[in-house]
Amino acid sequence: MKKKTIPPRSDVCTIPCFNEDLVGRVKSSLPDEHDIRRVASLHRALADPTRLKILLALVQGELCVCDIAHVVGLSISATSHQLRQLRNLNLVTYRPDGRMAYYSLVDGTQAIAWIEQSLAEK
Amino acid sequence: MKKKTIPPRSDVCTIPCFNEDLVGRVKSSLPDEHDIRRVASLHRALADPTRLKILLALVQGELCVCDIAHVVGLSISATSHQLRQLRNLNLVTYRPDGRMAYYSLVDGTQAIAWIEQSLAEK
DNA sequence: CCTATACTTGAGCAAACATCGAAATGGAAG
DNA sequence: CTTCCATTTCGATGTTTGCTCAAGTATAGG
Repeated sequence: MKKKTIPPRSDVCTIPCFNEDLVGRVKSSLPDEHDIRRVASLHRALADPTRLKILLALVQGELCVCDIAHVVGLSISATSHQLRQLRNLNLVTYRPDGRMAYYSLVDGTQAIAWIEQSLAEK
Repeated sequence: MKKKTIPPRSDVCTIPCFNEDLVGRVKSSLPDEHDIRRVASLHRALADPTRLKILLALVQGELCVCDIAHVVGLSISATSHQLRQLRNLNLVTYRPDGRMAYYSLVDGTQAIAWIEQSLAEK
């Protein structure tokens, strides 16, 4: 994607209110790009109603894929896709048992706390 | 959007591992759709590197739009669009002063805490 | 009044993304 | 072997995003 940096030139006269010192200081206070992206993808997992429901369902205890599918109202395949995303971000784990797979929350994950705080707000 | 509910029928014999009682209990433990969506959109705001940078920049104190634009490396217009999203979710406010607009974090917002917790993880 | 500045807004669009189904695959159980 | 639950790959589809451009608002200062 194009990442045009401001207008053509970033001189003071084209961009009057630019406070060079301040901008420099603030800029260098930011974490590096890679970490920021990590945070972004973690929160993107929580930006979807289906995944939120899955996480909230698992608060009640472990569930097999099929039951999760019924809870969220999706097909097994679609549910499995969503579960994979949550697995990749280390939000859930699963325990294979025979032909079934039981999913549960990774303990220590802060995601649930965030969700519950958001729900509590106003 | 199509929201096909499982296969055609949701009988026990088509979906063998379906534990009706459990699913029912878990399902009714979920918050209602509207609240879940609210949580989702709140987290969607944190799912983008640019917006994260803006929020982290404002931790240092209020900034005018132009300076924020320089910090994140975008045009004034693009920056303003992002700021609007953050405003709509009540994550930032602004204080008009003359022709300038100074943005700052809404206090009491938990977003910053979440971001910093995510950054600290692993 | 007029012009410049600082920012906001709406429209439009290309590109990125996400979701889901079909079908192939894995591995356990009978 | 076959059946069953689940995963994965592939791919079509549809949605969302994040941007730019151009126009609009509001304030400051000739």
